[in-house]
Amino acid sequence: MTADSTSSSAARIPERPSLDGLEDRWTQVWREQDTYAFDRDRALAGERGEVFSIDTPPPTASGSLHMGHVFSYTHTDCMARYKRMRGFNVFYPIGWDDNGLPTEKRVQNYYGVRGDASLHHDPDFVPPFEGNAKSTKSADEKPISRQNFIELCDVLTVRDEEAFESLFRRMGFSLDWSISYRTIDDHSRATSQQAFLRNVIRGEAYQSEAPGLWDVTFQTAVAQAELEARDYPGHYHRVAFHGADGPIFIETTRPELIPSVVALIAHPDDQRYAALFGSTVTSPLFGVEVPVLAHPAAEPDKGAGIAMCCTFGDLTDVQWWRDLQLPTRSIITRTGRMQAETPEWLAGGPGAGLYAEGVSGKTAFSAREAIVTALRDSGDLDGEPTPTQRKANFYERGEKPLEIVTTRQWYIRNGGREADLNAKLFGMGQSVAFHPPFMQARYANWVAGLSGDWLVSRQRFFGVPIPVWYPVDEHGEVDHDHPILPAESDLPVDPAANPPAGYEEAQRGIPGGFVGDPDVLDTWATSSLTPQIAAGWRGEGADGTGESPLFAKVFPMDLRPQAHDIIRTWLFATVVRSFWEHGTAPWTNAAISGFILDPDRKKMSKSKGNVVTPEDVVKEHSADAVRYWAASGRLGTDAAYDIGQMKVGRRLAIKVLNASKFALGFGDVTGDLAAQVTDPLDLALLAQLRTVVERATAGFEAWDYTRSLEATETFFWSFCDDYLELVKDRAYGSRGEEGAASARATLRLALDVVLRLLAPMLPYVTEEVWSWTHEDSIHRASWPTVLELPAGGDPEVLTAVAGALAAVRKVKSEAKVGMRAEVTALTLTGPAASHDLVRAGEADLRAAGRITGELRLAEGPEGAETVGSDAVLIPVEKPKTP
RNA sequence: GGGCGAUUGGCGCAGUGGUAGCGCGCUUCCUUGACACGGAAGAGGUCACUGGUUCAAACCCAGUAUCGCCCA
Repeated sequence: MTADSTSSSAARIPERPSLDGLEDRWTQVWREQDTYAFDRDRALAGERGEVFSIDTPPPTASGSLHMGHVFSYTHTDCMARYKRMRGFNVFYPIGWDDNGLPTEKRVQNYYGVRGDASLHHDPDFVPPFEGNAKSTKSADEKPISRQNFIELCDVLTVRDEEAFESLFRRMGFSLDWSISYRTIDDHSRATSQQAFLRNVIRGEAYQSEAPGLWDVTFQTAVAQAELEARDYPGHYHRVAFHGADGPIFIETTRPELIPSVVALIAHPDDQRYAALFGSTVTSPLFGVEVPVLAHPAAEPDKGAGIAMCCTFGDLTDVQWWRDLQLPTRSIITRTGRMQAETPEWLAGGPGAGLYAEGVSGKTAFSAREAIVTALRDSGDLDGEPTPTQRKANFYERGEKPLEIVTTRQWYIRNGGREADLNAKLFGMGQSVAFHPPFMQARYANWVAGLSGDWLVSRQRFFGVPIPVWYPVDEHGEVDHDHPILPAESDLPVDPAANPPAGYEEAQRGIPGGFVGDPDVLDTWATSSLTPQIAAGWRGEGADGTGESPLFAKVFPMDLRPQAHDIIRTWLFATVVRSFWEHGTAPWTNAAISGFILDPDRKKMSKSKGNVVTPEDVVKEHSADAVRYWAASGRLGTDAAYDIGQMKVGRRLAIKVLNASKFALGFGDVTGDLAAQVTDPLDLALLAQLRTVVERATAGFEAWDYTRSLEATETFFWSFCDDYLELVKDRAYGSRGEEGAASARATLRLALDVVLRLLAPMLPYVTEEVWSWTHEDSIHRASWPTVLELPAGGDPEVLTAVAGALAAVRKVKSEAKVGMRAEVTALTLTGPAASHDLVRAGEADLRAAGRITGELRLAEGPEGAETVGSDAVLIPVEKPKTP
């Protein structure tokens, strides 16, 4: 027990305890004493079950700090602290997700530059701006080489990470800062490349030349998981195709794609078009002959019910093209403009001239104008275009609708095209315990709705290079079918900068030589490996090869904490990689936090201007207070940003200081504390506390820290308002040494337990108070158990006496006299069963209620609360104001 | 259109079959030897709606409405 570690304390209790300065002081102590360090040696020597490992989300350091970070990281930290106190060796790393487009955009805006792969490295380069670039237009950005660009990314991300670290430390997150990584550092790049290479070698990753989603602004391919459907205004154009028996009208929002039409398609059950299936029609203006076909994806009640299939206008076109084996007639290029040369299927036709003059090289918008004008002139446009809102696919960070372009890309199989694999990955998700459980449906729905494999190539700069070269044959043609792979011991590699083994750099791009894959991996392709990166799957030696012995002690991890919006991306991708590499789910638990909404229940976002800065919030309310607010939000539930709740937390923290000062302020209490507790009221308090310990523990075990906090908090307030008031007089020694000793020992015991119950949520104030009587950190103390507290007390004694005290207070309140008013006579009417209980604590009741005269107990109905009557009160005279 | 979740006093929330709870706010009162960044008392709700099951429904079932998120 703690009695032995309790030392002389009176001198250490401050005269006026305060929250001010606690964060600076304890943050420093925790850092100096490595309070939250993972014990690597113990882990290596012990069993896997002694470790609790957490797959901490690596924040995007280039993104802004927001209350969502504070919210969800607090949830995780509460669990981490609980597990640590339960004796687990907590593996709680921190990483930074600093590769990828968010960083590129921030660097562009901050320095006023733009990456240009065609430029060479400038060793003396100085960026034109330092966070003060006035324009974010690409025309005003200075083009710089890929390498210069990456250097700027490195500089700025490190700076951004410092801001995050400062906040995270101040929030008291018990991360082990010595286990850290950046998703762009050598170890992460090597791990990412190694996992990818193994995917390639085992056939889990492959290249394919296929139609895929393409963002024309960022000039990069985009994966299904990064899509966002948005309303996009357009016009329906009713256009005639020419059949043997007259015109067939279709309605389209994209008439500029008529040159790339390959079929007309209607639903197989649609009687209007049944007779046409199998026949052909010719396209307006261009006179291309295309078949009329049936496919269930056609929507009979949309537009004319028959659609033109172009290669490619949207994902349905891709589906038709694939299912019906249609030809490819693509005209949209990667820049979003129409291809310059007149396509061969139009050459010599009636529309060749129109294409050359009105379409070639034009944007989709200009081409549409030209074609609509031509349709109007030829009489193929029926009526005028009618406005409509349609759903268009956007890259989640993009501003223009995605186009579909055929390119060569790398994919990782994820069950989007194979039923067997899909079922296995579904099962992987089932093997993870989601908190709350209904979040599992998000995973299941996503896996069930996959429509293709995971596209991992990105045509960007700041990312992990795809570690692959290709031979160039004697004719100068790139041989994509025989990629050249590096050895794992050579990772990380940059194929754009270094030649593969056996080649000279001079052979780059020449016949008989090689080319490097120009692309980088999707940022999720690296962040999907956070368990492997943090735990040293690739090893930690000089060449990094050979699994770290630690890996088996922390993987699969115990916990993946994250928000629900990225179940489809981060969570699922991590499951895919773990499945391929290890054949298992990467964790046993996934704790899903909700979002932070502003007080009007709107999602906080920059564009709405309702974002608050966490640093300011923490400064104003204190870390414990902000943590209290966060810990009041349950897993999976969106929470309102609520200053009121922080104020409640702050009050609780202050109350802990003041009540502790009082409870510990009766001089030294030594010896076997439990043996000194003899008073029935004291035993009753500790009996109640036993129940609280059980409930608080059960809360954490059920991943419901909120319930745990609530149980402890409720107890603590009644401890202050009722128990402390009742025993005050006795603890001062007014009724003998034994009674005083019993009260003092009880105060110590109760406080010692309550502080530990609160420690996961309020680390600062509990550590502060703990330090008044202990040498070690409370955060390394053991979680309390009922065995620490004496058994045998009747909790009803305190309930009954506190009820009687409330009745006394009510009498005084209704008489509008102060609580110090003396009671010279009183009748308390309550259940007969409570009378003995009240008598057991009568002396304390009389002291707290200042009852000096006769106290009668009368019988009231069973279950009714105790009420006072016939009171004779002597108010305290108010001091005269001078 | 499909899936998931929510709907309880002014606000934020708890409550998975047995007499409606907590916190904030509000009203009134009290500066009592830890705390006025405090304390005491009080007012305030037919638990979104409609049916059903049950001796008994905030809770279980069916449907409706509104809101939010995810996916088409």
